[in-house]
This record gives sequence, C-alpha cells and structure tokens, in this order.
Amino acid sequence: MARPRQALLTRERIVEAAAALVDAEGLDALSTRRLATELGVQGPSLYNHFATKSDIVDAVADAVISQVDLSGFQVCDWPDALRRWAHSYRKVLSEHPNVVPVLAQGPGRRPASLAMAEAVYGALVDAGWSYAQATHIGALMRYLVTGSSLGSFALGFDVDPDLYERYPHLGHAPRLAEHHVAVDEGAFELGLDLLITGLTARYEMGTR
Amino acid sequence: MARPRQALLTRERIVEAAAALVDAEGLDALSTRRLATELGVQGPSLYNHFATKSDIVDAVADAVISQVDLSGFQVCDWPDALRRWAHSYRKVLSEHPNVVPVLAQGPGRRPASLAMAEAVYGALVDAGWSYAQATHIGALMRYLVTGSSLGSFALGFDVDPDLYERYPHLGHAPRLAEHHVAVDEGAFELGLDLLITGLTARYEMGTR
DNA sequence: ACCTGAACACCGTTCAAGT
DNA sequence: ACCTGAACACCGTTCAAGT
Repeated sequence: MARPRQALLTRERIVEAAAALVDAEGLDALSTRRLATELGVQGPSLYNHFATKSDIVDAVADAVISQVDLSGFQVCDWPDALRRWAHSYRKVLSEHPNVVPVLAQGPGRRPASLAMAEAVYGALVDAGWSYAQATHIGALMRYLVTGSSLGSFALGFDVDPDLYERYPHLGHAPRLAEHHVAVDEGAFELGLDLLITGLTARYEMGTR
Repeated sequence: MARPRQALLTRERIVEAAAALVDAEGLDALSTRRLATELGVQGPSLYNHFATKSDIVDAVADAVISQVDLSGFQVCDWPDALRRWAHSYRKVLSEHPNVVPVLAQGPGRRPASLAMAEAVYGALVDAGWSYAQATHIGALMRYLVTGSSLGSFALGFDVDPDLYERYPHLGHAPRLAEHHVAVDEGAFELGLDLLITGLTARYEMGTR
C-alpha cells in the first residue's frame, strides 16, 4: 500500500488521536511512531499533513482553547464577563491538564488563543481600562488560570506521611490529595474573587 | 580508566552542570549523554550517583527553591511576609524559567520545597488563619508565582505584525516583546497587591 | 498527492567487565 | 565503589521509492 485512493489520514483525525493520547497518558507519551500506530499508519506518514510534531501539539492546544466560552464578553459587564470566562477557561484546562504547559507559553500563532486574547483585551479596553491596565489584567488572569491548572496544588504533596515528620505544620499534607478538587477549586475561587473585587473597586475609584 | 582513585563525579558537580545546561538551553537540552560529556565522563556514569534522570532534575529544582528568601516569616507580620516571600520566589523563578515546569508540579519529596511550604503555611496558621484558608492562600500564591514565571505573557505573542490583521484590538501585540519585563512585572505586582489587600480586609473583618 | 521502509543522529537505562 | 563499552528499546525527521 503506497498511496490509497482515499487518504488514510486527515489533519482532523491526527489531532483527535493526538489529543486522546495526551489526555490519557501525557505529553511525553505522544511520539510520532506511537501516534501513527494508533492511526494505523507508519510514523513518517504524519509528515504529509504536519511539518513537525510541534505543529501537531499546537493544533491540539488550539482545539482545547476553542472550547472556552467567550460569550460573556458580549452580554455581561466586564467584571461578570471576566468571571464567566475565567470559570470556563479553568474548567476546560482542568479537563486537559496535560496540555497546560503548552498553553502557558502564550498564544503563539494559534487562532483560538488569539481570538480569546482579542475578546478579553477588547472588552477591557472598551470598558474604559487603559491599554496598560488591560494588558496587566489579561496577563494576571492567565497567570491564575494556568497556574491553577498546570499542577494541582493538593496533588503536589506526596502521600507518604513519614516525609513530613520534620515539618510540624504539614501534618495534613499527605491527606490533601483526598480533597484535591475542593482545595484547588477553593483556592481558585478565592483568587478570582479577590482579583475581581479589587479591580472593581479600583475601576469605580477611577484608577483605570 | 575504569575507576579513578579519586571519584570523578559528585552529586554536587552533577547538579551544578545540569542546572547550567537547563538554564542555558532548556529542559529538553538536558540529556544524560550531553550532561555526561559536559562533565568529562560517559552517560552511564551518572547512574552511580542518581537512580534516574528525573532525580537529577528534582535536585536542580530543589537547588533553585533553596534560594528563595523565607526570612520575612520570622520578622514581619503575615501580609508583609507574604509580600517579601512572593517577590523573592518570583525573582528566583524568573532567573531560572526553564525549571518552572518542574516546580509547578508541587513540592513532591524535595526538601527545600517542603521547608518553604512549612514556613508559609505555619506563618498563616500562627497568624490565626484557619487550616482551610491557609491552604487556599498558599495554593493561590503558588498559582500566581508559577503562572507568571512559567511563560512570559508578553513574550507569548509572536512578533509578526501580519498575524494580527484580523484581530482589531491586538495591534500592539507584536511590540509587547519589547516591554516584556515591565509588562510581566506590572501584572505580577498588580496581582500580588490585589490579593494581599483583599486578604488583609477579610482578615480584619474576621473572615479567616 | 500520500504512504512506505530504510536510514541518521539522537534518547534513558541496564549490565557485565574492569580496577 | 565507580567508570566503561556494548546493548536494548526507544525518539524526530529526511528521503528516495512506490502508486
């Protein structure tokens, strides 16, 4: 089988399989040979559809970001729009934590990430925030969302209780893992609330 | 040369060389063969001193965290201690951005990271914060610091102006890179200030 | 146009052999 | 105890050969 009359691969099929592999086993498990096997072809075949493996990873990342809900920026005032967006952004990333290291590198040339930046920055500027402040707020929101999705705070602590013998205040640490969803969501909600509340106060004081 | 009378390698030398390599060329440039060459030995020699490459990376990460200044927790009240710590934490990470993906996975079994968690959590609990709130605050600070160090917000935008033709609000994006230090520091300072100010208000209202 | 096998220059890690 | 060469099972990518 050199060239079938109907192409075996499409960019869509490749991205779908790559996303499934990354979600299931992590970025390190994504190799061109492994992905090709999953798709029933040989490794080099992928290079007929993508120039590099990095381009495949970018396409996966963009597919994730395209799921983020930006509708709030059309129908809410800026504080509620930021809240709705941040919740959706974090939800999507928490469903694909293995992709977060890629997203944390910024939008690059990915269309869905650029569209998201456009929506956020545009809404803030249109609301009266200065370019500089709007940039800071956009950056800050990305720090919070990617920081909280990149690695669970709670799951970052080893479950071995002996490890904490020399740290008198960390007695609860080995059991953080049991409540990791509540811990990480609670911390994120606290942060989001503090940021939006504080920004609203500054906005009303005229510090934009 | 099978075994020299004076060992060629020590854990310290290995960690030092690995840190230099990661700082200069990134995590992906750190291979056991490359690192060994840098140290004048063959790849497998490293396995006499570390069980896996992952253990070497952990040791590099711990060496970075050991540079963070925790002294504020002994001499300041909790808001100023958090500020001083956060500034030092971010400064250290911004000097070693390539290590941040490892640190973002949590303390794991690394002593310096555990000592840092102990200092932060202990100070908050001793100040009267509940266990739950102290955990949330600790998590939140890590989100902000790692999120802002993992990838520059400003440098995440491509410098090619043509890329932004279809995004009317992103006209300044290609020139963000020129001011990346100011942009990222400004966003971090804004976030830190909003968080500490908000937390102080809640603390004084008795919501601990 | 699109898939293939062979090849190149890499990986992390194991292990028997040396001193 | 600690370094080595050889080996194993992997990588990303290129490219000439096929249809």
